Amino acid sequence: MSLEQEIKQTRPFKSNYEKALVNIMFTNNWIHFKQNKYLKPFDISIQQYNVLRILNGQKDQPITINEIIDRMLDKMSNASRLVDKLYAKGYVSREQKVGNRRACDVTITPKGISFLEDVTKSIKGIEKDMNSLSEVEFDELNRLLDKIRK
Amino acid sequence: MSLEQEIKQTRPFKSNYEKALVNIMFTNNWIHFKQNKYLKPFDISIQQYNVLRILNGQKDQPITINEIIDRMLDKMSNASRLVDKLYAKGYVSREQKVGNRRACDVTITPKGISFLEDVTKSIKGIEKDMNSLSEVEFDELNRLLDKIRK
DNA sequence: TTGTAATATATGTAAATACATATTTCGGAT
DNA sequence: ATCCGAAATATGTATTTACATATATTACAA
Repeated sequence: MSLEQEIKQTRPFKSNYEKALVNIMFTNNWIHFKQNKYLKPFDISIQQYNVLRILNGQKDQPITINEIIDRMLDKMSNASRLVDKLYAKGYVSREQKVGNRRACDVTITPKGISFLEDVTKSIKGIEKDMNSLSEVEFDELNRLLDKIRK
Repeated sequence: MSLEQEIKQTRPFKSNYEKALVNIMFTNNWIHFKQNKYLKPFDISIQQYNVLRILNGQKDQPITINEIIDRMLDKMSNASRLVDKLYAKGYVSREQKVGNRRACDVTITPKGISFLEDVTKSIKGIEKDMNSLSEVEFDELNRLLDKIRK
């Protein structure tokens, strides 16, 4: 369905620029809603899921809170409290970094890895809801989004 | 800058699909951050701003809470409390609908209209930060985003 | 060494979000 | 008329977000 129909907008957008702005936000909410739906049974928030994925990408290589923030999509979030939550669930370990008592080393635990595998398996469902673009189109979409941020 | 660099991702994405998912979310956060920056001086949240724009689009035609939800980007939000906030600031009026005492008519006030004009003038600044795509490219981006949601 | 700024993280908090649930009113069916 | 389910909005509340600020540690200059 076209964006205009989805948000019941009667008059057309002033420009493609303006529509694109709204379109990105609307599509993001659309994705967010789906992700939430798939994550809900696992009792984990999207932000926590993303942090866990970052840690998983590091394999057994520890990473500091600051490095997590660097890699996060939403830089504003409170990484240390997100790590708290994951720690409470036993999905990550956290210990003082040797040689720098300010920083701390965060690593995903085996429990975290296996949990993430389960979630990832389930969340593949989104892919089925989003298979309308060809590989070439996805590529073009990525090019445009990269370019929009200059 | 490429997405991979922005989020310091060392290994490449598994697919263009997966990158697109992350790219939409990242770009949305990027826009969100900018919008917040421009809205901050006006002491209004993005959601409130969007509701005000919906009401403005109606001109003097009143609209119910349910119709606002229909037109919102984020359907999950609490439209009635957003309207509360705008009402408290004097930007909207709200009265019981004639013929249906459940529903209520919400309209933007002259104060709301003039406030929105000020905000819109300021928020044009984002446009300057986002002028890297041509009209044709914005059009193509819109086509792809519309299509991704089937 | 001592003071000062920078770094890394943690904490406090007001507001917003995501839901669940309640309240009021309306539209039929019986 | 009255009962019942649906509709429209309001309210409750746990969690998350967006910041500001605090704490602790380090680096470095004088």
